[in-house]
Amino acid sequence: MNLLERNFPNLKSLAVLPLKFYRRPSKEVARDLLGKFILRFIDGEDPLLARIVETEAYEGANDPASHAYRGVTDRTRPMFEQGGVAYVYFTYGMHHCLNVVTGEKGLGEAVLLRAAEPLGGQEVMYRNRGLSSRMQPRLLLSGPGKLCQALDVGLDLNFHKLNHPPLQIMELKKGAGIEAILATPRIGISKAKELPYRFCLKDSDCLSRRLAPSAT
DNA sequence: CGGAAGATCCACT
DNA sequence: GTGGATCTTCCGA
Repeated sequence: MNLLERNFPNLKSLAVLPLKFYRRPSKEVARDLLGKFILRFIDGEDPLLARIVETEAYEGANDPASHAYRGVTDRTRPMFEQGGVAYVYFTYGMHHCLNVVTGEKGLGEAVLLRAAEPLGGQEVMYRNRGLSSRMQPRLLLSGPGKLCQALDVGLDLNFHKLNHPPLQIMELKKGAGIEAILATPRIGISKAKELPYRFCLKDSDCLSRRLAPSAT
């Protein structure tokens, strides 16, 4: 029995999300990705599994906060693919961020995966993050840069279709209860700050930032 | 071709 | 809460 099976015995009850799931507006996909599962395969390691707890929607030409706002460039080309592929970018000179492209080809919409809860392969995540395994598991994936570091997501996964290895997003075969979802403003941007395009699982303690106390 | 900003994270006060 | 690390991207001149 490997780490994954020990920590998440229900793996067999997971099914790959069909690409059709992503071919909708980013705001809908961002909300619906909460509670879904990231499954990451790395050669020679146990599979990594995490549950998505925080996302942000970015639109195309109409969203000044979106990388796609200025149109197609070398960096943003993946965003303009048909929904269902990964858009990975490098930022602040040291971090990667993982997005899921949504909508139809040419729109430039995507959803940023901001935080997740580790469910399997934590040993590998601790190692990738350079953290002692005595540290809190919540430190592993609670931010878009941390998530990529822990899951070893880099530019090699740019354009990767998310319905097959080595990186795929899964759902429960038989819909289990989903926790309360909260919409709040996006983080770390200066434009269109007021739009509630960030979605969180309300009761998660693995978010990149605490929710306001008023959000009860 | 220069410069500023950036969908971040960490250490420090 | 603030500032530094670090470097790519994009815009304006």
